[in-house]
Amino acid sequence: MCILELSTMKREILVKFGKKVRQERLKLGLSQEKLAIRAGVHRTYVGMIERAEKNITLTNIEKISKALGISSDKLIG
Amino acid sequence: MCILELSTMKREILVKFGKKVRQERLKLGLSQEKLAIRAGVHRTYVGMIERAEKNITLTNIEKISKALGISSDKLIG
DNA sequence: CCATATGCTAACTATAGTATGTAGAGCTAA
DNA sequence: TTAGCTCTACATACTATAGTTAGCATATGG
Repeated sequence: MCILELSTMKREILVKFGKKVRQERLKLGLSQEKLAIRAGVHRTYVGMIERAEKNITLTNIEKISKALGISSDKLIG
Repeated sequence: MCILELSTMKREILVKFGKKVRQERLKLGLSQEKLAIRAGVHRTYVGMIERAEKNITLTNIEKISKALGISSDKLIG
């Protein structure tokens, strides 16, 4: 409707990605912070990704997937 | 060595991604511009991605993969 | 010559990524 | 109850860079 809505709109692929990350993180029994440290990113950033608030880049997709011990394409496909 | 080198360093995953995009684009006999129009991005941007000069985001990975008629995870894995 | 395709540079705008702090939920124990 | 701890959501704000665009160069093929 407006600019605000557009900027906060959660695109489907980001939501899907975020859910996968959370799912795999919990499967490993990791907190957001523990995962963040493993991946070399900030604590709050993992939360943002899981909530689909950020449009993650390819290099960070790789960081997160490696920290989760799965291949990048499994977090997407 | 220096800042310049660091900023222009082509990270492996981006190189891999770029090669895949070019490979699939040529397979379809598309120019960079034709692919760009299909994907809804700019002509030069496709070139930058293929040359691994930009760290593409997830939503654009989706745009490109859809324009190439393949699933996003196939461009990564 | 002309047209098409790509590489590359240099700007610019939008936003990804980093970081701090606050708040609240849930838990455990004194 | 109260205190302390862990985890997460969320609000900013800032810095780095992704994404957009125009222009010019070169190469190739008609």
